[in-house]
Amino acid sequence: MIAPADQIAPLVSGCAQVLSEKELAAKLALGRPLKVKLGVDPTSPDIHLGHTVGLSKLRQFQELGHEAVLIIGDFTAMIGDPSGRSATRPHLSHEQVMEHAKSYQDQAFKILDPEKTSVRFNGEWFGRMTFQDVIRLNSRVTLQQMLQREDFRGRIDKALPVRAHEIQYPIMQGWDSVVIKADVELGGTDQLFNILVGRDLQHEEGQYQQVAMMLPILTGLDGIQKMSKSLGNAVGVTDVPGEMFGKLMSISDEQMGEYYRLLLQEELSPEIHPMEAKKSLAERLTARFHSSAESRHAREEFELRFSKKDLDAAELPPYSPADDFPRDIISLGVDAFEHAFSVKKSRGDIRRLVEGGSVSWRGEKITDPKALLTLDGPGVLKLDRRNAVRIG
RNA sequence: GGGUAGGUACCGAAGUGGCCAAACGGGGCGGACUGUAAAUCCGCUGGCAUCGCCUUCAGUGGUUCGAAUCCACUCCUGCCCA
Repeated sequence: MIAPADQIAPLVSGCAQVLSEKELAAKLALGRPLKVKLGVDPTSPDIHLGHTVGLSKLRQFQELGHEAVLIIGDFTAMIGDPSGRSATRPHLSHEQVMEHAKSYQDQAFKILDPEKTSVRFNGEWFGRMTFQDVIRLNSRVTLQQMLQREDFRGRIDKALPVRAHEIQYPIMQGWDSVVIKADVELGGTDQLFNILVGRDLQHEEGQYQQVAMMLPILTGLDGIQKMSKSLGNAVGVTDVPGEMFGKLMSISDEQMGEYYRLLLQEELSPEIHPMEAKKSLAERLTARFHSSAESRHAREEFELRFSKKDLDAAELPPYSPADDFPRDIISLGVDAFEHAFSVKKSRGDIRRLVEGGSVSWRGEKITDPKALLTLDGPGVLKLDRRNAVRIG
């Protein structure tokens, strides 16, 4: 094990804020493995690159010999973390949550060492609490404390509802820390409040307070909002190589530095051409969740399709309409989207694509929505910017 | 419980009896330009078809030749008071 004093720098690096470094040093100096907590809410079945920031930090603790405790918030997920939300989250059934939790766990182990991770479901303790217990727990915090949170404040200022159950969330997350006697809690900067509530509750319970380590929040593909599946701006760790590579290529140059720092833990060199830097980023990250062969292949395909625009040589999903299927471009487009990409498009959508000039057959633009294709032999039907199919 | 302001398309927000599938902005999509980047410009943005038809303005009923717009009731939310 590396000497405690030498662990501080690497552990703190990449963190947005640590409360406090001094306490962390003191805890490390105890010379025993620390219990490091990271909570995840299985509100969706898939984890994305944003989640991997915290998981990677947890992994780093593991490698230094500490104990990783992954809390699956099966109970809290039913409430939904109000953090950073401007609206109440929808409720989930426990069944859905448990399904999500399973795949969540599998995906988290792409990063964590399963041998050194203890996974705890918070339904284990919350499910057993009586209403009396809940009241007692609630009496330990004040409403004013809960309302200090800026997202609650913001909603109050904007005259939007804040439901009573939502203020339970920080209390519950904090209680998790008490139950497992956490030494350190990791979380995004938006978790600051929740993690601090954990410290308060631990103090109330006569425990040592956990150190709060806040990691920066990864921005999603839109470059504006935090990465989140429900916002549709996420790169999932289960995305297929081509998709993952392509998504990463679409980030803006401004974001690249952030991705390098948070995901690769290194600084982006200003010497490298932005596009080369982006390809390298995409290739390395894709390789992390797939094989390096698959990643290289994804890059080659990308270059073929989008740089050289050589659709004929690219790997495209096959599509072949039934013999008696109508040959008009609208019908074919709708059908191709449905069969090749499992995307449901209306006839109006396809009409707009055609009229917008994005559809082409064998390299020839089709702009007449009434056009008929003869389909005599193979060819590539391009549908929109990123989707094309091979016919025949 | 009382008072009051509201609920319009993905979001914000106009519209307050016919000219409303519903202004405008944002977002999204497509095109040009590119590095599937950014910026910029242009177009599209309920569904189905040839004029046209169909489903939408919280819900349910009603008034009317005709309703997002008027009336009744219901549901939901904010604010003020208790």
